[in-house]
Amino acid sequence: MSYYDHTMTSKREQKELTHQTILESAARLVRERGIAGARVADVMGRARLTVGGFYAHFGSKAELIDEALRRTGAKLRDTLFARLDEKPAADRALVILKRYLSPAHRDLQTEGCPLPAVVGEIATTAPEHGAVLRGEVEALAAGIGTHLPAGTPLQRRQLALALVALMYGGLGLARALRGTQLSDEVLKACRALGALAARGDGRR
Amino acid sequence: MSYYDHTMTSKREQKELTHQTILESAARLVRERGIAGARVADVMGRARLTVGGFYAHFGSKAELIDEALRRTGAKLRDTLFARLDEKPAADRALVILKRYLSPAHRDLQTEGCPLPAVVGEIATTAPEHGAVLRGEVEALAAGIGTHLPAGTPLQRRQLALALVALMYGGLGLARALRGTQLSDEVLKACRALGALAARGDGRR
DNA sequence: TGTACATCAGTGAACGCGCGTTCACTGATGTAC
DNA sequence: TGTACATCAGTGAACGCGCGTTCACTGATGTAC
Repeated sequence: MSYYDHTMTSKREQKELTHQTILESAARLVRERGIAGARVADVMGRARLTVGGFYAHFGSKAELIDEALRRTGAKLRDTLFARLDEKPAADRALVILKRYLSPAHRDLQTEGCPLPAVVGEIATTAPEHGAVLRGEVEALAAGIGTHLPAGTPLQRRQLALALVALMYGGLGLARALRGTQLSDEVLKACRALGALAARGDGRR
Repeated sequence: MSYYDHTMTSKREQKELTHQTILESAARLVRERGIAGARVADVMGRARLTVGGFYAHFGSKAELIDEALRRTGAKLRDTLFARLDEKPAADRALVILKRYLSPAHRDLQTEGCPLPAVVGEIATTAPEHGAVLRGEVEALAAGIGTHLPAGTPLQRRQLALALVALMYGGLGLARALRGTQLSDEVLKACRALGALAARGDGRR
């Protein structure tokens, strides 16, 4: 034990660092190409490592994907809910909508929401990730619920869940339609619908 | 030519029949398992044929998928917009929402909307299907737009596009979360949000 | 401090398997006379 | 109508390739004395 204290980066510190690098690499690749598209060899390659070493860090690809999804979800929520206290309470939900349903979020795929790249696959090829998805949806909805203004036309949790679906659906379509005018239209339309429901004081 | 008139099913009639059978099989499998999950051998197997014969009917798997998606989209619209003239004009959009965002539609996956199974993959693995997706989204939005009541809070096309995203998003999440209570909640929440926006006469 | 051994993160090649696609073949249907 | 040949939808096996996973190895780091 005492040995580790005065080495700069010990062997196990180095391993933990590598572990994080692989995770980060996977998190990017999953968002860019989906679960099936994030090949283990590519993930390792982007982390400047070779395939063989992978199984010293993760038990299986599925394990990696789970960890990567959780990490990505947490990061997304950080970004989405950042600095909301600077905004008036009535606007906060709209700010979240605008951040999520923005062309920038659509285009910067390596950094954004993993749901569009992943939800379809979970339903079919990888049902074992279902629990992670449930957790992420709940966490996202809970976060949004917190920032919903009072006097909204739907109940808090219900509206939050519907907004998650609208956001996910809008971003997913917009990404699949990238490069077309329709893509921008979809984003804008979803923002408008979301705003309609997320504005405080019942009718405005 | 004259020969074909008095044979019950001529060779080429038979081939056309088989072609349709394969398409139908693919249409089901794609909705159930997505594009990658709809293996050529499985598609043929479900049509009671062997793999080898496939390429006498389609130039490639991508071609099959395109055709299957278009067919499925048209069928969905038929179902979604059926017998709407029996309903009062103000209710028609709500009926569409209810049909699409129903537990039955979520569960009967071989017969329903192909978007949830397919959109994520189009963005990543198979960008060549983008044009088909655009066509299907436009057709669906146009159909919904037709049935929107007057005096809706958003412009017709804009609301229709947002509803498509909400429907797709809600159904996609609900399918991925199948078997959980959250799945039903998402469907219900989306119906509520949709109803809020699709109700006629501005505010009610 | 120096030396001899142990550990283990990362390498690179191989293994199996599944998939899309190709291809030589066959037997029923169609054509020609 | 009957017979001999041609066509071609469908078969079944093979081909290549890409992927997740395994494994013998290596060399730098850590440990013991």
